[in-house]
Amino acid sequence: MARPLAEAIYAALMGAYDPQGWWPLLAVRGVNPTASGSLRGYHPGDYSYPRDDAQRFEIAVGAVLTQNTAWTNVERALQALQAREAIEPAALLALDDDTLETAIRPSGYYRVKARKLRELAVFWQRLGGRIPRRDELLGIWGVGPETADSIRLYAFGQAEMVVDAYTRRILGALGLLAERAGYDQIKAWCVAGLPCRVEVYQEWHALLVEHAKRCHRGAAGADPLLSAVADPGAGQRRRGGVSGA
DNA sequence: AACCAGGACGTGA
DNA sequence: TCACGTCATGGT
Repeated sequence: MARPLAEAIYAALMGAYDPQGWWPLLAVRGVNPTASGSLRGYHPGDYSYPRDDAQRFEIAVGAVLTQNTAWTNVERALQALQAREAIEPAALLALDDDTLETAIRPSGYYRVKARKLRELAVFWQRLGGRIPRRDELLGIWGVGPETADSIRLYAFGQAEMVVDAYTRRILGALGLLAERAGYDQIKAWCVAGLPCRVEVYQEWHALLVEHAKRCHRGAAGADPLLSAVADPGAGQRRRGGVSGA
């Protein structure tokens, strides 16, 4: 039985970029502000985060704020919220609309996202410290498939595959996805080809994002790193042709 | 100066 | 179901 393609892609990405240490946390940035790997709150190789409910909620808030938005913009919003000690459900709900919107303005869509954060905070209060099911998260106004899966995977350490625009772009460019493939289909493809381990799911998603940022900006050119992996014959053919068994 | 960022919702067909 | 418009700031 052949090794799943996703596993080969994972190995290539890991070999090229090393562990990414997602999800970034403000506390990690504060604890380890100068270490190169943790410079922005990332904690590569350390899977002991999040360590409390405050960090879990911070991840959920970040997951909402980063919807269709660059993470650098989200960081400003998170810092503004932290300055008001509002990365906590009750405190966030205690902010008036204008204060909340002003704090998260750098992350864009600030009116919609302000409402989304309130919905999230109310949900969190009713959750009572339990691990939310996926369908419960999807029931929150403002939480769709990717955000729900991100919260499950990174905030609660559940083996929930996250699919994002980068995943679709990279796998699509390699010709591995059906043209009409939806979120759940892409998710199923990834799940089928990777070991069901939280660390693997976290790194898979983070590595794809890193790879896309480096190699898939703008017009999709050839993927020098992954094309040989996705088409195993390509490398050998270029090298002069070795017939595989 | 367009174009894009670690999407989701509301609407009409 | 599904395509399309909307939401908005900041970096390239």
